[in-house]
Amino acid sequence: MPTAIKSEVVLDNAMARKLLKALSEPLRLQIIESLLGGELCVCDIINEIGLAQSKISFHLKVLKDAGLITDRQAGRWVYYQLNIDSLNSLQDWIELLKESSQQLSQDCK
Amino acid sequence: MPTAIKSEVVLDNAMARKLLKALSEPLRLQIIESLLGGELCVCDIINEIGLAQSKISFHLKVLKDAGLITDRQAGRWVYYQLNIDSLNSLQDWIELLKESSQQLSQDCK
DNA sequence: TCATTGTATCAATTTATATTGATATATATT
DNA sequence: AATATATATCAATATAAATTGATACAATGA
Repeated sequence: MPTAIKSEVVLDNAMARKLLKALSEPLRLQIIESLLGGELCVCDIINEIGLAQSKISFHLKVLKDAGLITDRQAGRWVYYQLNIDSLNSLQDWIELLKESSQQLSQDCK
Repeated sequence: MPTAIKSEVVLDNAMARKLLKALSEPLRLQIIESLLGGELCVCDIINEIGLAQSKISFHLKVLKDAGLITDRQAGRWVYYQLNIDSLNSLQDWIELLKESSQQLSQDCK
């Protein structure tokens, strides 16, 4: 069986920070959670969350810029989808932090 | 061999967001990185990073409130240390997000 | 007890981020 | 072509967070 190609990517600190910040805002996390069940168009998200369209649109842009979601247009609708790989990358970035902590602590012995 | 007791904790979204936000700020991440090698007193951190004391102190407080670091006083020095468990908790929180995404996607089939 | 040092805190200011309401754009429908 | 709908963007404002410089406090040492 061939190894699956992972689109996952090693994050630099700047990109990791962008992800962390994007996730740290309440409404944006709510949007992420609304996308857990699969892709939704903006109008679905608006209905689910019940807030102003421009507000949702603003935060969708932040999430997209951070790589947490992707979009695809279909007619006049734009569908957004959670990008799981971004979460994997973030986990890996945290793992590296942890590892370098252990590594550096050992070096000092 | 007895199972080690993990002080690690399941994060709720509010706590996770606090952690994410704390990590997302450049200077705070720099402080975290300076602590990777082991505990440091505030004056060490100030020397390493080279910025105003009140600034460092402010950000240390944010990091501590988020649970990312712990402190201990010794004489007139306060030593800060990275709390690895907080990073484990954050990884687990992300893992749960990912899992609920897969779960919910399956439910829709 | 007085002076010094390390750290925390505070008020004022600056900077960054989010919200609001309005308008623009693109697609679809009639 | 005119209208309606979904979404994005923009300018103005509001809110939140960070920086600065000053001061307070607690521990040490003279």
